[in-house]
Amino acid sequence: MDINSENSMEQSILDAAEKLFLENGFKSTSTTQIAKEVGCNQALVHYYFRTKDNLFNRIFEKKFGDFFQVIFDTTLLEQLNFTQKIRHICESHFDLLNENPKIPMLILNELSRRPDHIALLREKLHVLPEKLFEIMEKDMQTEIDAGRIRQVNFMDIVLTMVSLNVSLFTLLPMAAQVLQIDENQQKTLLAYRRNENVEIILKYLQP
Amino acid sequence: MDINSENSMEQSILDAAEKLFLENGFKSTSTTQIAKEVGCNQALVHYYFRTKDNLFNRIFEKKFGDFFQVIFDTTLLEQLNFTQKIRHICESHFDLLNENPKIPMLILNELSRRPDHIALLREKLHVLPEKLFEIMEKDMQTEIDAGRIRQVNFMDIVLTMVSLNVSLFTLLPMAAQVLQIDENQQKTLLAYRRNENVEIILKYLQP
DNA sequence: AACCCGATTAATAAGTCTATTAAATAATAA
DNA sequence: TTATTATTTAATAGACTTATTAATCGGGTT
Repeated sequence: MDINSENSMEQSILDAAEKLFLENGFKSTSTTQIAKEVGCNQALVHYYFRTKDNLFNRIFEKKFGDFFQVIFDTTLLEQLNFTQKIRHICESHFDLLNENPKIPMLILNELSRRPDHIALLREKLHVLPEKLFEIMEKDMQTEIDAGRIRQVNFMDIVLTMVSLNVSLFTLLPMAAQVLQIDENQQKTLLAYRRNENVEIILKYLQP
Repeated sequence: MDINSENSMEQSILDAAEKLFLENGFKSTSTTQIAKEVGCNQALVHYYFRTKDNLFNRIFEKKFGDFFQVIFDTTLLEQLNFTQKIRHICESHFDLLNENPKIPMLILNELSRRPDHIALLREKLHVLPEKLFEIMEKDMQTEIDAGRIRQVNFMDIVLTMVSLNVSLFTLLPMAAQVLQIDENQQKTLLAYRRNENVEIILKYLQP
């Protein structure tokens, strides 16, 4: 049944660890908990990954890499006009977060508390976004010259977009609990804001 | 020298604990660390506050209360016109965060990981913002009727404002490290974004 | 069968953490 | 002064953590 049954336990541990790390963070997750979640002996976690740090880094780097890979993917971008490009980038970013709603908090926490991970991020961010920035900055200059948008840096758009999108998945769950908003209302609100965030950025760009 | 020297040790512990909790969060801060920071015996932390939870809650509730008190203060608001009101609310919010840049992460973390604190937040948020919402929603209706702004909920503005401002203090330190932006550049960028965030909201409101 | 070897477990060392207790010290009152 | 009370410390119990070690299990090979 399993193509690689040798890997199944290793993968189970990775899955359980990912779940728990995302839920409770690095410090609050113990290898004992992970083992219990998997249903195996605690020593097995160390047998496969030696240390808790190794296990965490393995997951973190994977998630992290996939995450930025998707964000900075430009393959579908070329054929769109400027407004469509903005919409596509912003909505792709939203959708990615929607599929990984707990990633931002993990990244924010572990990156602020464990500066050694910064190197990893710097590495990713030095190579990946170059293409995207190149395309967008060229495009924006054309729009600016034609008087169709204001004089703004693409970096400002990125910051605005990330702020608006990420906050939806960090602040909203909290707000929902406080204001007693149920699951369905939350989904409706998210769908509404997915579009609204694009509008905010487009309005912001108007001359 | 001290008016209440009896309190000075208690206060020292509170100060050290606040610093460490803000820096490292609840779980990653030990009473032993707090004592070391103060320069006293570890048992003393428990003598004054009995449990680490008590100590944390004391700090959390205080910080928390002050925080929302300031945000929802409406005393200076009455005499301003609509645009000025928006600007005042947004810039006050920014300034408050600027003085307490680590509060958002603490609140986000502890609130998402310890749902018992939600009750506290709900309590605060049920009483405090009523006045503000009352003023603003009335004002906005006037503006909408006069065709000066679009049909938007004040809640949308609040969400946008909080997203933009909070993210500056959560995402930017990370981004600064990655992009090797120094202190001065960061300050410049913050000052720039303080105003830009207001502009984003005002543009968003344009019909 | 005996053997091998990777996977798994039980046991445990060594360390940290919270919280308590009893003893020591400082401050105050009689 | 002495008695009383408050503050501070040293010591430690008990729970939990990470990581290691040696023993066991089970399937495949010879």
